[in-house]
Amino acid sequence: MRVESVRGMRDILPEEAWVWQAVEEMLRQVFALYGYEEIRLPVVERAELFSRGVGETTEVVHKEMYVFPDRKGLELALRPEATASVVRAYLEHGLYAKGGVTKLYYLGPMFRYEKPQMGRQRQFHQYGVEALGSLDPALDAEVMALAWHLMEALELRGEHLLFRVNSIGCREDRPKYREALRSYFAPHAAGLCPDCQRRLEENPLRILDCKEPACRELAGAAPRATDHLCPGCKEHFGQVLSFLDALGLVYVEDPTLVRGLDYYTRTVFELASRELGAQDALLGGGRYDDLAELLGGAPTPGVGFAGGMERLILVLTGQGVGAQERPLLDVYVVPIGGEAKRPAVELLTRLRKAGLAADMDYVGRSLRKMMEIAGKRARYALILGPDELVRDQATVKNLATGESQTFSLAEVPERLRGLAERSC
RNA sequence: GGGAGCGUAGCUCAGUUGGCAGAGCACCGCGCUGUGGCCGCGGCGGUCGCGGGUUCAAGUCCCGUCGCUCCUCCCA
Repeated sequence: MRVESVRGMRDILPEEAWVWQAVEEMLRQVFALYGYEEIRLPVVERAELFSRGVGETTEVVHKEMYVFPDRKGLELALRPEATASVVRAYLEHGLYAKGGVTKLYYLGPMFRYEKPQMGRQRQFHQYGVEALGSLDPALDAEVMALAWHLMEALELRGEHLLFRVNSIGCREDRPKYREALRSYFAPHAAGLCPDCQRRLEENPLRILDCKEPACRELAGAAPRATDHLCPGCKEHFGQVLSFLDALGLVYVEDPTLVRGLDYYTRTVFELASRELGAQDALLGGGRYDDLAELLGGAPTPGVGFAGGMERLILVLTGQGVGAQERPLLDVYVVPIGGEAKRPAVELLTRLRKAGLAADMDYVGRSLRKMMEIAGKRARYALILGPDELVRDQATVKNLATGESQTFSLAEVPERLRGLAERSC
Protein backbone atom coordinates (compact mmCIF):
# COMPACT_ATOMS: atom_id res chain seq x y z
CA MET A 1 0.00 0.00 0.00
CA ARG A 2 1.06 3.56 -0.63
CA VAL A 3 2.73 5.36 2.24
CA GLU A 4 0.37 7.86 3.77
CA SER A 5 0.61 10.64 6.28
CA VAL A 6 0.20 9.91 9.97
CA ARG A 7 -3.26 10.14 11.50
CA GLY A 8 -4.04 13.58 12.76
CA MET A 9 -1.14 15.17 10.88
CA ARG A 10 -1.97 16.89 7.65
CA ASP A 11 -0.33 18.76 4.82
CA ILE A 12 -1.05 22.40 4.27
CA LEU A 13 -1.05 22.78 0.52
CA PRO A 14 -0.20 25.98 -1.40
CA GLU A 15 -3.84 26.93 -1.89
CA GLU A 16 -4.20 27.08 1.89
CA ALA A 17 -0.63 27.96 2.84
CA TRP A 18 -0.79 31.44 1.38
CA VAL A 19 -3.69 32.22 3.73
CA TRP A 20 -1.55 30.96 6.64
CA GLN A 21 1.23 33.28 5.55
CA ALA A 22 -1.11 36.24 5.40
CA VAL A 23 -2.51 35.45 8.86
CA GLU A 24 0.94 34.93 10.36
CA GLU A 25 2.10 38.20 8.89
CA MET A 26 -0.85 39.99 10.49
CA LEU A 27 -0.21 38.31 13.85
CA ARG A 28 3.44 39.36 13.80
CA GLN A 29 2.50 42.94 13.07
CA VAL A 30 0.09 43.13 15.98
CA PHE A 31 2.53 41.41 18.36
CA ALA A 32 5.09 44.03 17.41
CA LEU A 33 2.62 46.82 18.19
CA TYR A 34 2.57 45.61 21.80
CA GLY A 35 6.33 45.23 22.06
CA TYR A 36 6.59 41.46 21.69
CA GLU A 37 9.58 39.81 20.05
CA GLU A 38 9.68 36.37 18.52
CA ILE A 39 11.24 33.41 20.27
CA ARG A 40 11.84 30.17 18.36
CA LEU A 41 11.79 27.09 20.52
CA PRO A 42 12.60 23.44 20.01
CA VAL A 43 9.76 21.11 19.22
CA VAL A 44 11.33 18.42 21.42
CA GLU A 45 11.85 18.98 25.15
CA ARG A 46 12.57 16.83 28.17
CA ALA A 47 9.28 15.18 29.13
CA GLU A 48 9.93 16.41 32.66
CA LEU A 49 9.39 20.01 31.53
CA PHE A 50 5.73 19.30 30.94
CA SER A 51 5.08 16.85 33.74
CA ARG A 52 6.42 19.42 36.19
CA GLY A 53 5.22 22.54 34.45
CA VAL A 54 1.86 21.66 32.95
CA GLY A 55 1.09 19.02 35.60
CA GLU A 56 1.45 15.26 35.81
CA THR A 57 -2.28 14.73 36.32
CA THR A 58 -3.52 16.91 33.47
CA GLU A 59 -5.08 15.16 30.49
CA VAL A 60 -2.66 16.95 28.19
CA VAL A 61 0.36 15.42 29.89
CA HIS A 62 -0.67 12.01 31.09
CA LYS A 63 -3.01 10.97 28.30
CA GLU A 64 -2.10 12.99 25.25
CA MET A 65 1.62 13.70 25.25
CA TYR A 66 3.96 12.05 22.75
CA VAL A 67 6.71 10.68 24.97
CA PHE A 68 9.68 8.64 23.80
CA PRO A 69 13.21 7.84 24.92
CA ASP A 70 16.15 9.00 22.84
CA ARG A 71 18.99 6.64 22.03
CA LYS A 72 20.52 7.08 25.44
CA GLY A 73 17.25 6.61 27.26
CA LEU A 74 16.49 10.26 28.03
CA GLU A 75 12.72 10.78 28.25
CA LEU A 76 11.74 13.29 25.59
CA ALA A 77 8.42 14.73 24.57
CA LEU A 78 6.99 16.47 21.53
CA ARG A 79 5.79 19.71 23.05
CA PRO A 80 2.03 19.75 23.69
CA GLU A 81 2.14 23.50 24.33
CA ALA A 82 4.75 26.24 24.44
CA THR A 83 4.37 28.22 27.66
CA ALA A 84 6.54 25.81 29.65
CA SER A 85 9.22 26.04 26.96
CA VAL A 86 9.13 29.83 26.95
CA VAL A 87 9.60 29.94 30.72
CA ARG A 88 12.34 27.30 30.49
CA ALA A 89 14.18 29.40 27.89
CA TYR A 90 13.63 32.57 29.92
CA LEU A 91 15.29 30.97 32.94
CA GLU A 92 17.97 29.13 30.96
CA HIS A 93 19.20 32.24 29.18
CA GLY A 94 18.74 34.62 32.10
CA LEU A 95 16.41 36.88 30.17
CA TYR A 96 15.30 38.33 33.52
CA ALA A 97 18.72 39.99 33.73
CA LYS A 98 17.50 42.62 31.29
CA GLY A 99 14.98 43.79 33.85
CA GLY A 100 11.44 44.95 33.22
CA VAL A 101 8.89 42.82 31.47
CA THR A 102 10.07 40.29 28.91
CA LYS A 103 7.54 40.02 26.10
CA LEU A 104 7.85 37.05 23.79
CA TYR A 105 5.71 35.55 21.07
CA TYR A 106 5.91 32.27 19.20
CA LEU A 107 4.34 30.47 16.28
CA GLY A 108 4.68 26.79 15.64
CA PRO A 109 3.51 23.20 15.76
CA MET A 110 2.32 21.45 18.94
CA PHE A 111 1.50 17.78 19.38
CA ARG A 112 -1.24 16.01 21.30
CA TYR A 113 -2.35 12.44 20.86
CA GLU A 114 -6.09 12.96 20.55
CA LYS A 115 -8.87 11.68 18.37
CA PRO A 116 -8.76 13.97 15.35
CA GLN A 117 -11.79 15.92 14.24
CA MET A 118 -12.65 19.28 12.76
CA GLY A 119 -10.42 21.90 14.40
CA ARG A 120 -8.45 19.29 16.29
CA GLN A 121 -5.36 17.62 14.84
CA ARG A 122 -2.56 15.71 16.50
CA GLN A 123 -0.10 18.13 15.03
CA PHE A 124 -1.66 21.54 15.28
CA HIS A 125 -0.27 25.04 15.29
CA GLN A 126 -0.37 27.69 17.92
CA TYR A 127 0.46 31.35 18.08
CA GLY A 128 0.94 32.77 21.53
CA VAL A 129 2.44 35.47 23.70
CA GLU A 130 4.02 35.42 27.15
CA ALA A 131 4.80 38.47 29.26
CA LEU A 132 7.18 37.61 32.07
CA GLY A 133 8.28 39.54 35.11
CA SER A 134 5.29 41.54 36.28
CA LEU A 135 2.31 41.05 38.57
CA ASP A 136 0.63 44.19 37.35
CA PRO A 137 -3.08 43.56 36.62
CA ALA A 138 -2.81 46.12 33.83
CA LEU A 139 -0.61 43.59 32.05
CA ASP A 140 -3.30 40.89 32.30
CA ALA A 141 -5.70 43.33 30.70
CA GLU A 142 -3.16 44.29 28.05
CA VAL A 143 -2.63 40.68 27.06
CA MET A 144 -6.37 40.24 26.67
CA ALA A 145 -6.60 43.48 24.71
CA LEU A 146 -3.87 42.16 22.44
CA ALA A 147 -5.89 39.00 21.82
CA TRP A 148 -8.90 41.08 20.91
CA HIS A 149 -6.78 43.35 18.74
CA LEU A 150 -5.70 40.29 16.74
CA MET A 151 -9.29 39.37 16.07
CA GLU A 152 -10.05 42.90 14.94
CA ALA A 153 -6.97 43.07 12.75
CA LEU A 154 -8.10 39.86 11.07
CA GLU A 155 -11.60 41.29 10.74
CA LEU A 156 -13.28 38.52 12.66
CA ARG A 157 -16.84 39.49 13.24
CA GLY A 158 -17.25 40.37 16.89
CA GLU A 159 -20.78 39.06 17.33
CA HIS A 160 -19.52 35.49 17.04
CA LEU A 161 -16.84 35.98 19.65
CA LEU A 162 -17.18 35.68 23.39
CA PHE A 163 -14.52 36.64 25.89
CA ARG A 164 -14.81 34.83 29.23
CA VAL A 165 -12.78 35.75 32.32
CA ASN A 166 -12.37 34.30 35.78
CA SER A 167 -9.86 34.21 38.62
CA ILE A 168 -8.90 30.93 40.21
CA GLY A 169 -6.69 32.47 42.89
CA CYS A 170 -3.17 31.73 44.02
CA ARG A 171 -1.68 28.53 45.41
CA GLU A 172 -2.89 29.38 48.91
CA ASP A 173 -6.45 29.95 47.70
CA ARG A 174 -6.75 26.94 45.48
CA PRO A 175 -6.65 24.19 48.17
CA LYS A 176 -9.27 26.05 50.18
CA TYR A 177 -11.47 26.49 47.17
CA ARG A 178 -10.99 22.86 46.23
CA GLU A 179 -12.19 21.86 49.69
CA ALA A 180 -15.15 24.19 49.42
CA LEU A 181 -16.10 22.54 46.14
CA ARG A 182 -15.64 19.06 47.59
CA SER A 183 -17.88 19.71 50.52
CA TYR A 184 -20.46 21.29 48.22
CA PHE A 185 -20.49 18.46 45.67
CA ALA A 186 -19.97 15.53 48.06
CA PRO A 187 -23.61 15.32 49.21
CA HIS A 188 -24.71 15.38 45.55
CA ALA A 189 -22.08 12.92 44.36
CA ALA A 190 -24.68 10.40 43.22
CA GLY A 191 -26.10 12.99 40.83
CA LEU A 192 -22.78 13.64 39.10
CA CYS A 193 -21.61 11.90 35.94
CA PRO A 194 -19.04 9.12 36.42
CA ASP A 195 -16.22 11.36 35.23
CA CYS A 196 -17.12 14.01 37.73
CA GLN A 197 -17.37 11.49 40.54
CA ARG A 198 -13.75 10.75 39.83
CA ARG A 199 -12.95 14.46 39.49
CA LEU A 200 -14.47 15.04 42.92
CA GLU A 201 -11.40 13.34 44.35
CA GLU A 202 -8.76 14.28 41.80
CA ASN A 203 -9.60 17.80 40.71
CA PRO A 204 -13.01 19.15 41.70
CA LEU A 205 -12.36 22.37 39.76
CA ARG A 206 -12.86 20.48 36.56
CA ILE A 207 -16.42 19.54 37.53
CA LEU A 208 -17.25 23.17 36.85
CA ASP A 209 -16.68 22.95 33.12
CA CYS A 210 -18.31 19.55 32.67
CA LYS A 211 -20.96 19.73 29.96
CA GLU A 212 -23.21 17.03 31.43
CA PRO A 213 -26.57 18.74 32.14
CA ALA A 214 -26.84 17.30 35.66
CA CYS A 215 -23.33 18.44 36.51
CA ARG A 216 -23.92 21.84 34.97
CA GLU A 217 -26.98 22.37 37.09
CA LEU A 218 -25.13 21.50 40.26
CA ALA A 219 -22.16 23.60 39.15
CA GLY A 220 -24.46 26.58 38.70
CA ALA A 221 -24.97 26.91 42.44
CA ALA A 222 -21.45 25.81 43.40
CA PRO A 223 -19.20 28.07 45.41
CA ARG A 224 -17.37 30.53 43.21
CA ALA A 225 -13.63 30.76 42.96
CA THR A 226 -13.92 34.50 43.17
CA ASP A 227 -15.57 34.16 46.60
CA HIS A 228 -12.58 32.20 47.87
CA LEU A 229 -9.81 34.56 46.88
CA CYS A 230 -7.37 35.95 49.41
CA PRO A 231 -7.43 39.73 49.73
CA GLY A 232 -4.46 40.07 47.37
CA CYS A 233 -6.02 37.96 44.63
CA LYS A 234 -9.40 39.61 45.07
CA GLU A 235 -7.79 43.00 44.67
CA HIS A 236 -5.86 41.80 41.63
CA PHE A 237 -8.93 40.42 39.89
CA GLY A 238 -10.91 43.57 40.61
CA GLN A 239 -8.11 45.59 39.07
CA VAL A 240 -7.95 43.37 35.99
CA LEU A 241 -11.67 43.86 35.41
CA SER A 242 -11.44 47.60 35.88
CA PHE A 243 -8.59 47.82 33.38
CA LEU A 244 -10.63 45.75 30.95
CA ASP A 245 -13.50 48.18 31.40
CA ALA A 246 -11.14 51.08 30.88
CA LEU A 247 -9.92 49.51 27.65
CA GLY A 248 -13.50 49.07 26.49
CA LEU A 249 -13.15 45.32 26.19
CA VAL A 250 -16.40 43.34 26.16
CA TYR A 251 -16.23 40.24 28.34
CA VAL A 252 -18.31 37.94 30.50
CA GLU A 253 -17.30 36.94 34.00
CA ASP A 254 -17.60 33.17 34.04
CA PRO A 255 -17.19 31.54 37.45
CA THR A 256 -17.14 28.09 35.83
CA LEU A 257 -14.14 28.89 33.66
CA VAL A 258 -11.25 26.67 34.72
CA ARG A 259 -8.34 25.80 32.51
CA GLY A 260 -6.92 22.37 31.88
CA LEU A 261 -3.31 23.16 32.68
CA ASP A 262 -2.15 23.18 36.29
CA TYR A 263 0.17 26.17 36.09
CA TYR A 264 -2.56 28.78 35.93
CA THR A 265 -3.03 31.13 38.86
CA ARG A 266 -5.35 34.09 39.30
CA THR A 267 -6.57 35.38 35.94
CA VAL A 268 -7.81 32.85 33.39
CA PHE A 269 -9.58 33.70 30.17
CA GLU A 270 -10.84 32.19 26.96
CA LEU A 271 -12.06 33.53 23.65
CA ALA A 272 -14.61 31.31 21.94
CA SER A 273 -16.27 31.49 18.54
CA ARG A 274 -19.77 30.29 17.83
CA GLU A 275 -18.75 29.40 14.30
CA LEU A 276 -16.55 26.51 15.36
CA GLY A 277 -18.92 23.80 16.59
CA ALA A 278 -17.70 21.58 19.40
CA GLN A 279 -14.10 22.81 19.30
CA ASP A 280 -15.03 26.41 19.90
CA ALA A 281 -12.06 27.76 21.88
CA LEU A 282 -10.14 30.12 19.62
CA LEU A 283 -7.59 31.04 22.23
CA GLY A 284 -7.09 30.67 25.93
CA GLY A 285 -4.68 31.85 28.54
CA GLY A 286 -4.08 33.42 31.88
CA ARG A 287 -1.57 34.11 34.59
CA TYR A 288 0.99 31.55 35.80
CA ASP A 289 2.89 33.09 38.67
CA ASP A 290 4.27 29.80 40.02
CA LEU A 291 5.46 28.20 36.79
CA ALA A 292 9.04 29.47 36.93
CA GLU A 293 9.45 28.00 40.40
CA LEU A 294 7.93 24.69 39.34
CA LEU A 295 10.68 24.52 36.75
CA GLY A 296 13.36 25.20 39.35
CA GLY A 297 13.88 28.88 38.67
CA ALA A 298 13.45 32.01 40.72
CA PRO A 299 9.84 33.04 41.29
CA THR A 300 8.73 34.94 38.18
CA PRO A 301 5.19 36.00 37.45
CA GLY A 302 3.82 35.72 33.92
CA VAL A 303 0.71 36.09 31.78
CA GLY A 304 -0.01 34.94 28.28
CA PHE A 305 -2.28 33.09 25.93
CA ALA A 306 -2.14 30.66 23.06
CA GLY A 307 -4.46 30.38 20.09
CA GLY A 308 -4.99 27.69 17.49
CA MET A 309 -4.03 28.56 13.92
CA GLU A 310 -6.24 25.87 12.37
CA ARG A 311 -9.31 27.15 14.19
CA LEU A 312 -8.50 30.74 13.41
CA ILE A 313 -8.21 29.91 9.73
CA LEU A 314 -11.43 27.87 9.87
CA VAL A 315 -13.31 30.89 11.14
CA LEU A 316 -11.65 33.17 8.62
CA THR A 317 -12.39 30.96 5.65
CA GLY A 318 -15.92 30.55 7.00
CA GLN A 319 -16.17 34.31 6.67
CA GLY A 320 -15.01 34.19 3.08
CA VAL A 321 -11.36 35.15 3.62
CA GLY A 322 -9.14 33.41 1.12
CA ALA A 323 -11.92 33.19 -1.44
CA GLN A 324 -10.29 35.99 -3.39
CA GLU A 325 -7.48 35.50 -5.83
CA ARG A 326 -4.17 34.04 -4.87
CA PRO A 327 -1.12 36.15 -5.63
CA LEU A 328 -0.39 36.13 -9.36
CA LEU A 329 2.76 36.02 -11.37
CA ASP A 330 3.72 39.28 -12.98
CA VAL A 331 4.72 37.72 -16.27
CA TYR A 332 4.26 34.47 -18.12
CA VAL A 333 6.75 34.05 -20.92
CA VAL A 334 5.37 32.44 -24.07
CA PRO A 335 7.95 31.40 -26.66
CA ILE A 336 6.71 30.47 -30.12
CA GLY A 337 8.81 27.89 -31.90
CA GLY A 338 12.08 26.24 -30.92
CA GLU A 339 14.18 29.26 -31.90
CA ALA A 340 12.53 31.35 -29.23
CA LYS A 341 13.26 29.00 -26.36
CA ARG A 342 16.78 30.20 -25.66
CA PRO A 343 16.04 33.95 -25.70
CA ALA A 344 12.96 33.19 -23.58
CA VAL A 345 15.06 31.49 -20.94
CA GLU A 346 17.49 34.40 -20.91
CA LEU A 347 14.68 36.90 -20.67
CA LEU A 348 13.12 34.98 -17.76
CA THR A 349 16.29 35.38 -15.78
CA ARG A 350 16.48 39.08 -16.49
CA LEU A 351 12.85 39.55 -15.49
CA ARG A 352 13.42 37.79 -12.19
CA LYS A 353 16.56 39.76 -11.48
CA ALA A 354 14.50 42.87 -12.06
CA GLY A 355 12.20 41.72 -9.27
CA LEU A 356 9.34 40.45 -11.42
CA ALA A 357 7.68 37.14 -10.62
CA ALA A 358 8.00 35.28 -13.89
CA ASP A 359 7.55 31.76 -15.19
CA MET A 360 7.16 29.82 -18.41
CA ASP A 361 6.06 26.45 -19.69
CA TYR A 362 8.36 23.45 -19.35
CA VAL A 363 6.11 20.66 -20.54
CA GLY A 364 5.76 21.55 -24.21
CA ARG A 365 2.27 22.95 -24.13
CA SER A 366 0.64 24.40 -27.22
CA LEU A 367 0.60 28.15 -27.79
CA ARG A 368 -3.06 28.28 -27.00
CA LYS A 369 -2.54 26.38 -23.80
CA MET A 370 0.33 28.61 -22.75
CA MET A 371 -1.86 31.64 -23.27
CA GLU A 372 -4.57 29.99 -21.22
CA ILE A 373 -2.14 29.36 -18.36
CA ALA A 374 -0.88 32.92 -18.65
CA GLY A 375 -4.45 34.18 -18.40
CA LYS A 376 -4.97 32.26 -15.19
CA ARG A 377 -1.69 32.85 -13.43
CA ALA A 378 -0.18 36.09 -14.63
CA ARG A 379 -0.93 39.73 -15.25
CA TYR A 380 1.10 39.91 -18.46
CA ALA A 381 1.98 37.48 -21.20
CA LEU A 382 5.30 38.05 -22.88
CA ILE A 383 5.22 36.65 -26.38
CA LEU A 384 8.45 35.83 -28.09
CA GLY A 385 8.18 34.48 -31.62
CA PRO A 386 10.10 34.59 -34.91
CA ASP A 387 8.52 37.96 -35.84
CA GLU A 388 9.74 39.56 -32.64
CA LEU A 389 13.12 37.88 -32.67
CA VAL A 390 14.17 39.26 -36.04
CA ARG A 391 13.60 42.72 -34.62
CA ASP A 392 14.99 41.98 -31.13
CA GLN A 393 11.59 42.70 -29.66
CA ALA A 394 8.94 41.10 -27.50
CA THR A 395 5.18 41.54 -27.39
CA VAL A 396 3.71 42.28 -24.01
CA LYS A 397 0.04 41.55 -23.60
CA ASN A 398 -1.98 42.86 -20.70
CA LEU A 399 -4.14 39.88 -19.86
CA ALA A 400 -6.80 41.86 -18.10
CA THR A 401 -7.43 44.30 -20.94
CA GLY A 402 -6.18 42.30 -23.90
CA GLU A 403 -4.00 45.20 -25.12
CA SER A 404 -0.60 44.45 -26.61
CA GLN A 405 2.53 46.55 -26.88
CA THR A 406 5.92 45.87 -28.36
CA PHE A 407 9.17 46.58 -26.55
CA SER A 408 12.76 45.98 -27.46
CA LEU A 409 14.19 42.95 -25.69
CA ALA A 410 16.72 45.04 -23.82
CA GLU A 411 14.13 47.26 -22.17
CA VAL A 412 11.45 44.65 -21.49
CA PRO A 413 12.19 44.09 -17.78
CA GLU A 414 12.28 47.81 -17.08
CA ARG A 415 9.13 48.60 -19.05
CA LEU A 416 7.28 45.69 -17.46
CA ARG A 417 8.25 46.85 -14.01
CA GLY A 418 6.74 50.19 -14.81
CA LEU A 419 3.51 48.58 -15.98
CA ALA A 420 3.34 46.13 -13.07
CA GLU A 421 3.80 48.84 -10.48
CA ARG A 422 1.09 51.01 -11.94
CA SER A 423 -1.44 48.18 -11.98
CA CYS A 424 -0.90 47.20 -8.32
C1' G B 1 -11.14 6.52 25.84
C1' G B 2 -16.99 5.84 24.56
C1' G B 3 -20.95 6.48 20.55
C1' A B 4 -22.69 7.40 15.30
C1' G B 5 -22.07 8.23 10.01
C1' C B 6 -19.04 8.03 5.67
C1' G B 7 -14.63 6.09 2.35
C1' U B 8 -16.06 5.08 -5.81
C1' A B 9 -11.25 9.30 -11.05
C1' G B 10 -7.04 14.99 -8.85
C1' C B 11 -12.06 17.41 -6.77
C1' U B 12 -17.63 17.07 -5.92
C1' C B 13 -20.55 13.04 -6.20
C1' A B 14 -24.18 9.15 -8.93
C1' G B 15 -24.10 3.84 -9.11
C1' U B 16 -31.38 0.28 -8.74
C1' U B 17 -33.40 -6.36 -5.87
C1' G B 18 -25.64 -8.40 -6.08
C1' G B 19 -24.96 -8.67 -13.02
C1' C B 20 -19.81 -4.60 -18.31
C1' A B 21 -17.04 1.35 -13.49
C1' G B 22 -20.28 6.49 -14.46
C1' A B 23 -21.25 12.11 -14.63
C1' G B 24 -19.78 17.13 -13.82
C1' C B 25 -15.53 19.94 -12.81
C1' A B 26 -10.24 19.72 -13.40
C1' C B 27 -6.24 18.01 -16.61
C1' C B 28 -4.21 17.04 -21.85
C1' G B 29 -4.81 17.31 -27.25
C1' C B 30 -7.33 18.97 -31.73
C1' G B 31 -10.54 22.52 -34.41
C1' C B 32 -6.80 27.28 -34.02
C1' U B 33 2.09 27.25 -32.85
C1' G B 34 0.85 34.23 -33.85
C1' U B 35 -2.47 35.17 -29.03
C1' G B 36 -6.16 33.29 -22.95
C1' G B 37 -11.42 33.54 -21.10
C1' C B 38 -16.64 31.22 -25.07
C1' C B 39 -17.85 26.97 -28.07
C1' G B 40 -17.32 22.08 -30.39
C1' C B 41 -14.82 17.28 -30.80
C1' G B 42 -11.58 13.78 -28.73
C1' G B 43 -8.42 11.88 -24.86
C1' C B 44 -6.04 10.78 -20.09
C1' G B 45 -7.58 9.30 -15.63
C1' G B 46 -9.95 3.64 -11.01
C1' U B 47 -6.27 -1.77 -6.20
C1' C B 48 -14.43 1.17 -5.79
C1' G B 49 -9.52 2.88 1.40
C1' C B 50 -7.11 -1.92 2.78
C1' G B 51 -7.59 -7.35 4.17
C1' G B 52 -10.61 -11.44 4.61
C1' G B 53 -15.56 -13.93 3.98
C1' U B 54 -20.47 -15.25 1.48
C1' U B 55 -21.74 -15.98 -3.87
C1' C B 56 -21.68 -18.55 -10.47
C1' A B 57 -20.96 -13.21 -9.76
C1' A B 58 -19.46 -8.04 -4.67
C1' G B 59 -18.60 -0.91 -5.44
C1' U B 60 -23.26 -3.18 -3.52
C1' C B 61 -24.06 -8.25 1.60
C1' C B 62 -20.97 -9.91 6.24
C1' C B 63 -16.44 -9.49 9.46
C1' G B 64 -11.98 -7.07 10.50
C1' U B 65 -8.79 -2.99 9.80
C1' C B 66 -7.13 1.97 8.48
C1' G B 67 -8.71 6.89 7.48
C1' C B 68 -12.14 11.05 7.53
C1' U B 69 -16.45 13.57 9.68
C1' C B 70 -19.82 14.45 13.80
C1' C B 71 -21.21 13.85 19.09
C1' U B 72 -18.88 12.82 23.80
C1' C B 73 -14.27 13.88 25.90
C1' C B 74 -10.22 17.22 25.83
C1' C B 75 -8.58 21.56 24.75
C1' A B 76 -5.95 25.67 20.84
